Amino acid sequence: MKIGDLAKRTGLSPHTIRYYERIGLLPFASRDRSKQRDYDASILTWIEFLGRLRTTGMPIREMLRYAELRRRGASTDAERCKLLEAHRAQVAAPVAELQACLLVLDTKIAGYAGSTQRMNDHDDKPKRTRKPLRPGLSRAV
Amino acid sequence: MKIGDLAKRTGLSPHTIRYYERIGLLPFASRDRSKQRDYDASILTWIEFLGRLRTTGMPIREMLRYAELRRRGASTDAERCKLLEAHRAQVAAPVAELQACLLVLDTKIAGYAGSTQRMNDHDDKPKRTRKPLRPGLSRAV
DNA sequence: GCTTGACTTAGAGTGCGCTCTAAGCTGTAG
DNA sequence: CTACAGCTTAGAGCGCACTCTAAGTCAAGC
Repeated sequence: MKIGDLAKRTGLSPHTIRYYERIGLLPFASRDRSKQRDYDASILTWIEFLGRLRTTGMPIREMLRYAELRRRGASTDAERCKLLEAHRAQVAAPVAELQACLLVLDTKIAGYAGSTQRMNDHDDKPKRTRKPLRPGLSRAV
Repeated sequence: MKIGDLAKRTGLSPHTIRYYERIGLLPFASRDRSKQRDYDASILTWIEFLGRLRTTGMPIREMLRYAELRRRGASTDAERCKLLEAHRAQVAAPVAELQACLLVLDTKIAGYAGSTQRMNDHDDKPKRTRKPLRPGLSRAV
């Protein structure tokens, strides 16, 4: 697989893929006879995992640390585990905070909707019903 | 209230407060005889609200838009409401995604914890327990 | 042979949200 | 009077994570 194909599959740009390789986040890819990167499908799993770390806001230098532990093999399992646990904790807190902010936002929106509705009472547009919200998210935090 | 006091109360730095005023996120503060900013406690409410917008990742230019509508008075209520509703939607999605990522992270951690424990228990090298993993993995990245 | 287009590299540039600097002024304490 | 903290301004600088540029190579298709 060439870099362009990989880019399409992962949603990263070729630029970004090369950048990740440069900084060591992706392993040095084997090159074909014309020096172009040639990827094995197995890289997809790793990139996907990196994507999750990124989505959860892990800074690149920490991903690098994880990547290096991974290169060093199974003996680093415990440390990698610790790293992920720490990261998990660092994600959970903001998530909880965001949820709290969403509630405040909802209150504010309800306030605006209320006064707007009073203003427009007779041209009754079915205002977006701001649902009770929060189905099953007690899980997180 | 002087800028330093306000800084302490809000957790922003004086630099940041001045920066916010400069770009129009905070109203131009009245100055005392020696040209120093003198704040009224009412500013706290606004800053607190800005903090929530920031926490939820609203870019500054959108806060500016909101701030300007607010300056223009009650006639902009409907528009402000729309803005907040749009923002709410833009926050809710990432939150859901983060929660999904947390679940994946938990699975991964459980895997590491499991193999580490096996290592410690029987010292039988679990090599790479390349777990089945990948549940739904929806177009991430 | 020539064109095309995707690739190669090192390194510069971008956008965001601050964060700090420099140079100077003011009010109060000792 | 002097020292000092804390304020003023415009503008430069920073860290992050890309994102793009320039100049060049290569293989395939016409």
